[in-house]
Amino acid sequence: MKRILAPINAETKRRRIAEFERRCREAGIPMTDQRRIVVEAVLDMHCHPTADQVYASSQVRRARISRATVYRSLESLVMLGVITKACHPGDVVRYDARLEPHHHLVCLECGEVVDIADPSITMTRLPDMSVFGFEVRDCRMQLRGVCRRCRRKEKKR
Amino acid sequence: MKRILAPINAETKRRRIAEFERRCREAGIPMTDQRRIVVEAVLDMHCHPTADQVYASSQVRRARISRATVYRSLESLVMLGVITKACHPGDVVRYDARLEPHHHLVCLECGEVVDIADPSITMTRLPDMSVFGFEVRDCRMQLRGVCRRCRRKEKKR
DNA sequence: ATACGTGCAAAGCGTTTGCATTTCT
DNA sequence: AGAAATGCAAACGCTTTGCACGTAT
Repeated sequence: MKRILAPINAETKRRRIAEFERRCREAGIPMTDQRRIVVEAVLDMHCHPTADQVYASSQVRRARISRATVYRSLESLVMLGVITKACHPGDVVRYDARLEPHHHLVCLECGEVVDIADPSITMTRLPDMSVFGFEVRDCRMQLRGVCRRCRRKEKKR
Repeated sequence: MKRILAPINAETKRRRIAEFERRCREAGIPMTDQRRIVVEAVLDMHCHPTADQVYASSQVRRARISRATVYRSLESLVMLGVITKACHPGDVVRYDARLEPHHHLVCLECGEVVDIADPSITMTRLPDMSVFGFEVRDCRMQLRGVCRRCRRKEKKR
């Protein structure tokens, strides 16, 4: 059952925010309005937003936060392990709020990345890379190719 | 048999350069000294060089080429399908000269990416994603975690 | 009270681009 | 000869940083 992953639902969102608050307390990092704005925004946006997209989304909500703080907050979220940096082919940093195992369809033309679930390519156990002194924390399949929209464009030419 | 992939050997390099020249001819793109400099440099550098690293390497060889041309040549190599853009977590574009199937160990601390071969996680057939209108061209496993060097640093703290 | 976070604007850095000149086919 | 690539320098866009001020613990 391949499927494109739906946005993070309300319940998961609540749980993730609680998790974030817990980690802040553990790390002795103060909970500020701004950090809350950023976590909420990231969890609401599906598919690997850039820092600027997170900022734009916070502006739509009329939240009081500056662009610099968005960048700083995102970095602290990564440090706390609440989100990760997504591996993209482009030159802009993108973030991934989805921590559960999933895979990526990467379009080599437009750079778009889509989250998918496909048990047939999901590993039940993380491969052991200790031979290389490497500790594996997660494992994603990157399926690179051309998306529907870009294939249409190619045909027109 | 997991193993870290060795640099591209002399024979493969010759073959890849010939391939590049053929594709240039087909596409009606002139073969210039500069483009030759860039292909050679990329094939000699293992592990996902940035445009600037390619430029630096060309300077070491005392080749006559400007930084802008390195950027432009790399893009044309990607367009011709001679190399691909690597999917990295960072904010700098990195290129991948290795076209044969392989996988990546990505360090979430330092961003380093290592090419590995591991038949146990190599798929003999590309998964079918046509349900999504997506045409898969290649498929890589991304094993994300912490490398030996960064684990040492963490322990010290 | 103090350490840390924030906002603003400026700096930094990788990358792209306009234009005159050179080089390839 | 004509089209395309190159080099240079300036422009551009994303990200980081220094500093004065505000806020959480």
